[in-house]
Amino acid sequence: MINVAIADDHSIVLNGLQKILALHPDIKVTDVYLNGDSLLEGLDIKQPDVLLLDIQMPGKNGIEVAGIISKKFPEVKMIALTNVDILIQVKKMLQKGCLGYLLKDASPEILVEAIKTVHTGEQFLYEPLSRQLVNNFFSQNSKQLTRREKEILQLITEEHTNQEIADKLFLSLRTVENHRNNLLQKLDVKNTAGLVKIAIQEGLVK
Amino acid sequence: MINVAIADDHSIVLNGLQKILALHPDIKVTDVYLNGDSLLEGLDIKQPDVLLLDIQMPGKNGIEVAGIISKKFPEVKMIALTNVDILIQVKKMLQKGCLGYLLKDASPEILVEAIKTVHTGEQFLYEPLSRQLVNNFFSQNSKQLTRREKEILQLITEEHTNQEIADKLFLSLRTVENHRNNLLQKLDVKNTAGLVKIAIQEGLVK
DNA sequence: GAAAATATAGGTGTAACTACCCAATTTTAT
DNA sequence: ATAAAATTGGGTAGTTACACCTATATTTTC
Repeated sequence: MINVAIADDHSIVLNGLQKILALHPDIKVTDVYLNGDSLLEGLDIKQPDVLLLDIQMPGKNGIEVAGIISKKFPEVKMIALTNVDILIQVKKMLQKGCLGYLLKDASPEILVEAIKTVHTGEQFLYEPLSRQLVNNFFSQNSKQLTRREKEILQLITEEHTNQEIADKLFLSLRTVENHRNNLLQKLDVKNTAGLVKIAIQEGLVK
Repeated sequence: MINVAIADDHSIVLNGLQKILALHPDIKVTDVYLNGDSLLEGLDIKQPDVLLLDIQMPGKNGIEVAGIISKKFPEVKMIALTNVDILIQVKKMLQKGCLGYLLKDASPEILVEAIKTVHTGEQFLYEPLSRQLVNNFFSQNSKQLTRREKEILQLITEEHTNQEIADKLFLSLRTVENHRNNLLQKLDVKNTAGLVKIAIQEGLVK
């Protein structure tokens, strides 16, 4: 019997997971939480074997919560849940100690398989994501932006010109131009449009 | 007693909605469908009072399906369901005859309220969305892009230069430049970065 | 403490974008 | 049929971005 807890701010998802898991005799949903804070409180009292953890939650989000839990309760196996497959978030969650990663469009079978897999201590990555992770691994080194580059990328996305960015950061125009060129090369895009697209999909800006 | 059908390709959501609605004695979930095609087949046999319709579905998506249903079965009250609040999609669904619009983070209470409201023939718009719609209404006229402008905006977002766009569309460079300038003015942004951001948030590109 | 990575900034040149004009033609809507 | 809107393209000019180099501090990392 695997004791499972769920944390998700969407009632619909919460109920859906409960209903699906209720059909399986060897899985028992012991607790549900609507946000990160109540989850942390609940874990102080009792810990499940497996925790399904939503990434986007009001208050403390899944990434913060996962970090806390993996330190405090390393025996709890976590599976990250999300409806968007933003690679950078997947990486962060895995880094914080999550054993599994699932998109919310997963089938009931996959869901159950994931729970059983992580319960044994093995890793479970949802197929479409694991493929992306592997692809990303090879181009990873070149995609690692520095602090300054991220800062400048953000300002570019906010429609500032190089000169404006230079003024704002107390830099020479040339310096900003160099950073911008490095960004174009690192991210393998042709112009501002490409930079903005990546900035958005990597979650650097809203 | 309100008969409700649900169409959503996410099993988790489907189960969640069923579980929530099962608690309400005056609502009965009569049918569930995992995609648009099976939904259309099912409706030929029997029609619910209210239909919860996901927008993103494989095969025929919600927008297409809504258009077909509102013509064939105008008595079925539709509520659009989505997890992203892209304004342009909200508009399209309402235009196709949906009476309600809900985000998937809605609470069980809101969900039930929406179903009961549209069942009476009234419109139900999830609060955060209705506010956006009103805000959008006033700036709508200036934001109405023409077919050509959309086409060019898309190519800009795909990192093409004006010259490349001109070649691709068999236009003069000047023409493309003019369209681009008009886009900057209409959308009230300063440069390419602004154009790309709007293109993405309006769902013009992935 | 040495090596690597990052941040800084300069030179030079070209290509691309942005800001204003104006006007003819075609399409769309009334 | 007529007016309005959209599409097309030209003129001129200034600004900004992009490409490709070199080079020196500074910070990180091992």
